[in-house]
Amino acid sequence: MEVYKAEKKRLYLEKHSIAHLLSFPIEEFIEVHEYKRDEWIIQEGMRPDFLFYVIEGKAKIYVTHQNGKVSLINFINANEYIGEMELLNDVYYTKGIQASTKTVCFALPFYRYRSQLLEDAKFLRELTRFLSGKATFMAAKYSQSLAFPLENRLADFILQTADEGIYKEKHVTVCDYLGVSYRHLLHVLTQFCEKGYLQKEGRNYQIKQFGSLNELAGVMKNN
Amino acid sequence: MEVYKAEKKRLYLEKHSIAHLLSFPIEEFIEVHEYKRDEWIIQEGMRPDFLFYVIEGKAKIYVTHQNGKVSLINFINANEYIGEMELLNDVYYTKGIQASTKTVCFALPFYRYRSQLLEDAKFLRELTRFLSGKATFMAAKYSQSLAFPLENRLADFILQTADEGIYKEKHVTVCDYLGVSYRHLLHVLTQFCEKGYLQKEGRNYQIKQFGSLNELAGVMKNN
DNA sequence: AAAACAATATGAGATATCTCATATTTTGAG
DNA sequence: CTCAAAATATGAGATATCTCATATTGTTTT
Repeated sequence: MEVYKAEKKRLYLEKHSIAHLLSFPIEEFIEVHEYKRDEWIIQEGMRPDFLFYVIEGKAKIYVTHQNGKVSLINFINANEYIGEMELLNDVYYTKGIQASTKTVCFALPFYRYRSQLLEDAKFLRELTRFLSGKATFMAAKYSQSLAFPLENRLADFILQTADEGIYKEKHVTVCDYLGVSYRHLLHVLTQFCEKGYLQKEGRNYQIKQFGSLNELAGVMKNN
Repeated sequence: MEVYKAEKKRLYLEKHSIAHLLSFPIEEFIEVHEYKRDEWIIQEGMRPDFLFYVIEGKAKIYVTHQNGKVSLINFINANEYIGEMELLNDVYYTKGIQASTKTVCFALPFYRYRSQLLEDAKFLRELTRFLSGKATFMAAKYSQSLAFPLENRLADFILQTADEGIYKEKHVTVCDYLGVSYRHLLHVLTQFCEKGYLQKEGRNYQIKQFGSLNELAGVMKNN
């Protein structure tokens, strides 16, 4: 983890103003942190000392169960918060947060800003929107995971993560995210290939039938 | 649905003050609604016109999937909000909310109070805590549903809902909540009886081995 | 009280998903 | 460049869970 100083810090603060997120100045005690790919931003079970706001990069929220299974609960992208649960709740089991690409965040020390933040309507309104989105998203994922087999959830995931028609996520990560075994994921991917939805190209998969995948993903959406 | 008027309304407002939830008076336009058991407080897909705050009773959040499966996403209890998602988000798929007992709530009309509420730090702080709890709870349920078989989740549910050692939830409701088929639920309940954890008594089940159930439920908890 | 409906029950076969074993390939650290 | 660790692959048998069919009982509605 690297803490940006002086000029480098000033540059980031200037370029990525967060004035619209709060109504008081935070320049004085804010820090700018950079985490490398795979580095842990927060260790599971350890309360953080900062409220983070992600400027660039992407991170993953992990929780480890007693039976050894690991769940990738969700991804965190730019313009999202990390550590907001700990800011709000004195008692909370802290999940692990791992950078999945180089990630730069603003870090506001709790000890300095906590009470001010909790009084600031502008900040709270933003946070409230963020949390409502998070709760809604988790509820959707939850009910979908129970109501649909992997086939549908994987189709959705492929469409969401594919870049220019090429799907190339790591199987291991996807297993944790969709909550299925490695074996089963491979099995369904093979089926998709056999049905002609995908075509394997080395490590990647090329989407051949958007329509079919869309249909599989579509049945999960209401509205 | 019944709207309390005059004296009856005054009584409720007096007895269940919500002054600690906001910093401005709402007596003038607030309504007090009573819903009967099984009545729909909000219809799925239809935006509500009120922010509700539950005073007494219990309700259920339902969503219907295209494949016909119904998920009982969560229960709502006294001192919780209903309609907060719609207050915050202009675009949101509204879930169905059904009273599972007689339920009384305060109803704040959006058109009257929305902007005031969104400016009020006290209200927002409370809502933020509520939402963070909701998001955390859904995340936990989600990851547990993927990481553990019904056996564990059912043990947890039985312990949480049993009253004086007697479990008597409706199977149909539990299926929707735990996301399993009726058949499978019965199957696992039968196993619990065979193993001596429970003992069937007519429609109810008496808990015989708290220890065993606790163990099954316990492996899902971190912290 | 009869009819219609919701909830409980149980059997049996199908399918989704898991575990374990083992082999090959790729990647990162020294 | 080498070795160990991580990621990919594949087979085969086990288990969790589902679907469908059908019966019984309890609860509303007429």
